[in-house]
Amino acid sequence: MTRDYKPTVFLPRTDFPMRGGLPTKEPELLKRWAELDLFARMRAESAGRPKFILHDGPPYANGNIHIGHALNKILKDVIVRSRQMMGFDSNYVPGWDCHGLPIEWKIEEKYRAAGKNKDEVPIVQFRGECRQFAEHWVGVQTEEFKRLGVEGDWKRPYTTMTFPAEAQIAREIHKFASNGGLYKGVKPVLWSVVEKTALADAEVEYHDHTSSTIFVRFPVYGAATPEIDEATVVIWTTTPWTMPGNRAIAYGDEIEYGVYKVGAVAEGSLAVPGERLVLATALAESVREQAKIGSWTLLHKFPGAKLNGTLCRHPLFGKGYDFRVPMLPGEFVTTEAGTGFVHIAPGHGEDDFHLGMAHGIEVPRTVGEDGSYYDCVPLFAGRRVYTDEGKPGDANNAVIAAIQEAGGLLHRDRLRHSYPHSWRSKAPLIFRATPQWFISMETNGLRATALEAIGNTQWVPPQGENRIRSMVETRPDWCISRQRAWGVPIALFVRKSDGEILKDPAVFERIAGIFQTEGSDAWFARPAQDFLGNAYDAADFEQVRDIVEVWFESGSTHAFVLEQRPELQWPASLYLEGSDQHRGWFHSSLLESCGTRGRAPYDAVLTHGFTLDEQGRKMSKSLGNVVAPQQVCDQYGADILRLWVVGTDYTEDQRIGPEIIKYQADLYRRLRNTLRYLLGALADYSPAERLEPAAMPELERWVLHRLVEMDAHVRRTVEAYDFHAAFSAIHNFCAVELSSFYFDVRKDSLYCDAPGSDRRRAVRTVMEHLLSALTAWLAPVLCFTAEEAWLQRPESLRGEPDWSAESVHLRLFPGIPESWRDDALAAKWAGVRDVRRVVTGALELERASKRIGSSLQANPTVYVPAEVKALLADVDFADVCITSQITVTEGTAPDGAFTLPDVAGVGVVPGLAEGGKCERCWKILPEVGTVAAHPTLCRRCADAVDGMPGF
RNA sequence: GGGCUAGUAGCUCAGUUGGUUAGAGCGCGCGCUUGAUAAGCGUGAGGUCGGAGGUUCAAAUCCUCCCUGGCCCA
Repeated sequence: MTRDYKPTVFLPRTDFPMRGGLPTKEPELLKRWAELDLFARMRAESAGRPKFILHDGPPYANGNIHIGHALNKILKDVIVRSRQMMGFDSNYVPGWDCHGLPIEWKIEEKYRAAGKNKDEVPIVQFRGECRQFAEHWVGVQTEEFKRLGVEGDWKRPYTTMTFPAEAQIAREIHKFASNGGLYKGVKPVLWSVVEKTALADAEVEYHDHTSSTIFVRFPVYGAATPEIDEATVVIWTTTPWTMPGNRAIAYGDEIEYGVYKVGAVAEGSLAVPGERLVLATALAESVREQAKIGSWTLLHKFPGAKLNGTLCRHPLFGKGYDFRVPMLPGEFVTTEAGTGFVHIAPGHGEDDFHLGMAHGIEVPRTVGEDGSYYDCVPLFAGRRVYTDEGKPGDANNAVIAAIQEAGGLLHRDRLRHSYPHSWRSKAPLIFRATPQWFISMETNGLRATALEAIGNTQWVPPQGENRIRSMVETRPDWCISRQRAWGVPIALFVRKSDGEILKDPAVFERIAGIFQTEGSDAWFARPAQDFLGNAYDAADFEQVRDIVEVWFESGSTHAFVLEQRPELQWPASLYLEGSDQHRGWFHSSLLESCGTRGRAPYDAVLTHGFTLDEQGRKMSKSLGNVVAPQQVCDQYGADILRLWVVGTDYTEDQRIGPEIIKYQADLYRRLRNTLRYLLGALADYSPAERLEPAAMPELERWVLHRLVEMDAHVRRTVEAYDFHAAFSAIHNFCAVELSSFYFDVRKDSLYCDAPGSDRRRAVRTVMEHLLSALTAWLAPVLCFTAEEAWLQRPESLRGEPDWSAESVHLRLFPGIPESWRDDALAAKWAGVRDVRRVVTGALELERASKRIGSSLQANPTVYVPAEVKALLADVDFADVCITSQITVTEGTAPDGAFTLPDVAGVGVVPGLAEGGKCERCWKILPEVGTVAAHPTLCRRCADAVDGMPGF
């Protein structure tokens, strides 16, 4: 009679499903963590350990999160979690940037839609609406970040708009005021004469506009090179009204210039025969034609660099404009239009301003709010650049006439070109010098301090250091003022009598104190006297109404978060953001902290690149290539997105799209199934089964050795933030060493050996270690799946020291004993696997010829050199090759034997296993049939079955 | 236009100070298994290393130029 032995086979059993169903499973786990109050438990668990503080760079609270946010937050989470599991107290407090123009903008839009003007709304009410708006998005983004599995202090995040934050930001400004780093200067901004206000870039539209253009001579006054003696340098401008503000001329170092002696001139030309004009070679001919010069002679040619040091005279010299105008090199000078010389009015242009600042030239203020020249402007006081209606005023013509009268005008014309306009009134704009607040890069040696701090910071990847260093080396003073409503005011008083900042610590204290309890709205809501106290009279002071730019606020997060929360520490262990933040948050935090505390607020800075689509293009709605994190979570699960984060080289730009996500999903399946197989193999496992390594077969000891190596590799790469290396190693380990080798070989033992056999106990002991290590190593990345697997661990283990944690996230990376390392064994087994490859290669040919199907049908003969024979002496090589039988023979393989080019001296001759097929383990062995009680089983299986109660 | 940076198989990445037929995993084709089964195993085919010059006995690796991207400035 035949018996059904299948129930005696120990097939894997587990409730851990093959497919994750992550989109529904993940929210369940989130709920579990919330009920567990996992974050608080983690904090309690790690209390007293050394701290690792990743300080969150605040995202802007004005919309749903996109893939860039997801990358950033997941990367942070992986780092925070892995440091926690490596033995740190790794607290993470998320934050938000809440002030600033984009939000102000949204609220203004709302008013516009309702036909109202922002200026009709009381400022405190307006700010209240901005606050509400930001609060709303903080809530939305919190939920979106949590859905990604990001763990942190979500109940107590920081924002830049809490009252204590606003108070501290004010204190930081006061520090710069007190130490003299803060000063009032002027800077050109785009200004609307019609609205009498400065405009932000976002408020500017470009339309065609017709401008008066002029070519103007600047007589050389002190030539640095003899070629230009007695010549005039010719500039071209489309804004003649800026000529009173001229203080320099820019040339291009690399541009070639020539000196031209005018010969004949046509009628109506303003050129004078015999005069010498300096022009860029590339533009000379065009100028000659426009100025109606019939002929001229080229006297000299030279590169712009030779002009360095030359002085000219202002064209209205002797008429109130007795300026010596230096010639300066400007990288922005081109030969696309004009003369190759750019007239520099530091109060009327960005380039002009920066060039002037760089050479210590003061910024003249010539034009007032209404677009008219100030009274102090010679010849032109009161003339208008634009009228209240935005029409051209009388300034241009007055200036042109004066220059012509002074003999400076070479030519005038008109030009239609793209020109900035106000998006509200549609009126043309001007660049106008306005009073602004600056933090000096030099006064307190801020630049030097910052550069030193850069050198003392670890930059990951190291290229980041160059990037920020070159910016800090060349940046101008930091303009921190904005003429806006939604932000922290630059809470200062300026004494009317002398224009000095009031630096009374008591007043500063009072301001910060009021902000602390009432928020910075108080600056606009309370009378100035409330802040000044009794020692001063508000009438003697001007209250500064500007707000501070948001980069100063976020640059101060270290002050109101790291320094003020006892669970954190200053400086941060790490700042981590996209590489654009070299100019942004890394930069402003560095300057703020160096200016107030003398060092960077971070020990290390890590940057990641930008996320592009599968073809490496920018994501955009119009291209239709946007990947939304919410959609990936709904379709695949957050763990897939998290796997993507560590699966790419984040230091460069990453790509994402349907194919790449599918690739990550495939990798995920392999990891998940490895966990599943381990859980299934450990069904009903108990600690009593454990075996010491010394009692284990070599194959098991080889796996333990690999665990030691993997442990070292994982710790080293995770420490270096090289998650890609860690994860490709883990994946390879699971796929190549476990699944396709170790698990495959040991299936027979696991399924068929008697439960009490040493071999099977060794297998299961090793699998316990594997499950422990893999769930821990995967937890920082696959935070959901690792937890799901952890919750399925064998019941009997839960009282054991390494297995008692209620959540995988309350664990540490397990300590893998160094004593498991066995390099000699590893070398030996590398050789064993080489020979195995020859065998499997030979079997493949047999299979192709239909002589065998399963490898258990084979009994190959393996010809090996003596040293290999010795290697295999104590190895059960049939098990290793998953054949029923195998013959290993020392000697040269016969002709026709199967060989592999890279495994020298090994040849395999196929053969068929002889005997009957064991009905239980499916091996073909001669012994089958020799056990009377179980005529269809091999001896091992017969013994195993006999040992089972009820069988 | 400037600063920083990238371009190795369909995809994600390795490739040590230049040195044998450029590697891995995944995917793909074929086969096996049907006791990890919407899984597992084996095996095979894929690359003129962005392009063009140059240095060298030897270049994916060094130099120059170009092309195509990205971030930040102008």
